[in-house]
Amino acid sequence: MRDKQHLFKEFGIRATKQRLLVLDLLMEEQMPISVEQIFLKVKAQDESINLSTVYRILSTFTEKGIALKSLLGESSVAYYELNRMVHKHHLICLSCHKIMNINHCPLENYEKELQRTTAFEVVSHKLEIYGYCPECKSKH
Amino acid sequence: MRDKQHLFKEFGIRATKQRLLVLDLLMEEQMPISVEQIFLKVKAQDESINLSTVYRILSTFTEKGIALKSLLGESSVAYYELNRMVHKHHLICLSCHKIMNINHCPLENYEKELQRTTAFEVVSHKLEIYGYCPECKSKH
DNA sequence: GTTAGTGCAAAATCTTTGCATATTT
DNA sequence: AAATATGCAAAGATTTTGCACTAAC
Repeated sequence: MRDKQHLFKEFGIRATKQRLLVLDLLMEEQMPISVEQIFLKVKAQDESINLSTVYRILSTFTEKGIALKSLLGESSVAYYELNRMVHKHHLICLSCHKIMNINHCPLENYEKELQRTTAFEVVSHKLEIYGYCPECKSKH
Repeated sequence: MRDKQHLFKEFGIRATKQRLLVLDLLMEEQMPISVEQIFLKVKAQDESINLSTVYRILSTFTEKGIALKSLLGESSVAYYELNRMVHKHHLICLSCHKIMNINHCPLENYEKELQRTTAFEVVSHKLEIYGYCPECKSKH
């Protein structure tokens, strides 16, 4: 508990019960999770928490670099995950919408090449791979 | 004009004035464009067109594979572009939000490898690269 | 003439904001 | 005590839908 308090202090934000709940949840989750899901899971721990608080917390976390925001698939709802400072990507199943991690990033060398050939200064990239997970594949 | 009529017929949808306007616009545009921008540009040609019609047309085009939908950056508004059947990606400038095309895709071999190592059947991927374009880079 | 598509208005969904109250420092 | 964060309710923004009317086939 002490270390989380400290983490918040480092980022210059107050250690509230609600922020601790959201942080704990993100630490448990291994995958990006939607705001709705975050809200429901946190609400199970603290009935009184409000959706707008969750939005504000996630937006603060994203600004501070504690969390990462992304938009997966065509769904237009925001997903968040803890910023583990490890560069990774996801495999997303088009059938069951399961998300799997890929730890290796195939783009490191490519970005350097791109930088040379286009004079564009590459800062980051977003890569998601879509397909069918082993279980769904066998159902087809 | 004849060929566009024919295109719509092939897809089993009617060749309406509104669809022709949206298709023409997407053919002119070299980059993904937001629904709002599409609506305004089309409205300049036909004052009476309605935003919901544009949404419906874009959604039909996407279902039929005539257009591609994507969400760029963190912005949560949908962008559309003509499906030119050429696999490509975009460079997006974090400063001026300009979008540039990359024609080469660095992931073809990687996808095959991934398929072997994860048993996930890869269908497609989404890759966008963020950074600073040459003009903005020199301003910093 | 029938079917599909459009315009309009209203609803639905997701996200943000103003303000009084409560909590943290 | 002062500053910050929360809850609630209301508003914003984006997208979708029901329905009567219109255009395409």
